[in-house]
Amino acid sequence: MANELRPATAKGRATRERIVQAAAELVAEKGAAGMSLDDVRARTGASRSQLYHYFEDRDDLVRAVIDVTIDAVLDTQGELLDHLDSWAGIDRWFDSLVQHQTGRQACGGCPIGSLAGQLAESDPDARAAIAAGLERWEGHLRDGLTRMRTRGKLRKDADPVALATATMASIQGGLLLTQVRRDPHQLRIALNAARNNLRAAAA
Amino acid sequence: MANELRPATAKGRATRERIVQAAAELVAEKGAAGMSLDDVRARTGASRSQLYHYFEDRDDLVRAVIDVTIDAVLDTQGELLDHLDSWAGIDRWFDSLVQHQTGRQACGGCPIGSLAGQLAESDPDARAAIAAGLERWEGHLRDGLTRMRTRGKLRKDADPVALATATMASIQGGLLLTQVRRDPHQLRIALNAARNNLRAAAA
DNA sequence: CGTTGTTTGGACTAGATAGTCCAGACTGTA
DNA sequence: TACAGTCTGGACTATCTAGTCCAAACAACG
Repeated sequence: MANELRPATAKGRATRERIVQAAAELVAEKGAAGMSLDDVRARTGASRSQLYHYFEDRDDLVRAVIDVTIDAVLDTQGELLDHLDSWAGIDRWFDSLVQHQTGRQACGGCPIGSLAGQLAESDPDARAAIAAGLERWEGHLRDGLTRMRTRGKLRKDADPVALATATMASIQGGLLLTQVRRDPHQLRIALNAARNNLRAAAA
Repeated sequence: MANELRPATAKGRATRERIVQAAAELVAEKGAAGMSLDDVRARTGASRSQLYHYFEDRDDLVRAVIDVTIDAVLDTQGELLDHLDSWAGIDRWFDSLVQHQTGRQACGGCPIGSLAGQLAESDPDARAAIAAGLERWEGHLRDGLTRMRTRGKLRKDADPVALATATMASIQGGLLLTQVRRDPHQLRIALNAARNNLRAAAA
């Protein structure tokens, strides 16, 4: 058979996994355009053939990096995302976001947001994939807020869609300011404002 | 004399200007890492010597692009930034930001924010320059809000620093969502929330 | 054991890119 | 006009990068 994109054996899957992981790290460190296949080779010990055995070309690898990055971001937040239907749950979520930035010394910003800034204009497919990732993320909050409204914790005329979007904007903007200023408090300020905005819709 | 960084003649200044402008356009189009010196040469008709006559190296040119980009963003907003000391002035500012995104079909996001995502981690000097630019920007709002507090339009215990930061986060995040989703309405939603947050501090 | 398909090593090509160098053109001034 | 400093053209190098290709190693299975 010709070059399969999906590995057929466990060994192959492991190799592909190693490659994507290393590529994702490199993209996080040096930006999408800054990651070279030789970097990936060096970090994984993989040969050139392996890269082209598991990926059509460089762009294909970058697409895989986007997917794995989105999954990683959502995984990191874990089940916090399933409890965004109470003020306490939302507060815990915000706290964990700030704490996470403090832990990494305000470096890196939002992995998804960073990819967005780098790829949105130059690669339409990447933009769509990133949009889908943000959508998944925002969806958790939107669902939580909708449940809160149903339970009477939010006013009947509150708009969960807009509230979730505005909150997401505060998160992304807060992370950007945190990254640029190397100060996690920037995110805290943004999230406090987001919280006020949500509270203003409380029943 | 050896290679001067600052041009000595009017002709030299014009050439340098042409180069920086073209480089800034290319960075906006293809990202900082995607701009090549050959691109710049092609677009300006400049020779290799000219590039290295007016700039130490590629990084030096990128730094110049950052400066010129920041100036362009602030210039575009013009005197709107001088009247952020009234609700009407703030509304006009927000409206113009949304309108600007509508005009460019939600493409490009915030030029400064995009540069931040691309360079913050890999180039400390660039990060500092971008931070300074955002600071200039945010400073206009901070000053306006401070004047409003002095005039009794904001509560005495309102915090212009935090309010300005939270607003900036909404702007940046709103622009990012607008860019990724190709929908200027995303910014509108974020700015409406920012406006609510400011209004909550009204006297 | 032999066959078949998967995985791997690594040489090779072609093109892009940053940066160097030197000689010549231009320009203002004595 | 002669000179000094500024600006420009373009050849050249060294390096990096994506992508191709072929043969060999490996693994499962009849």
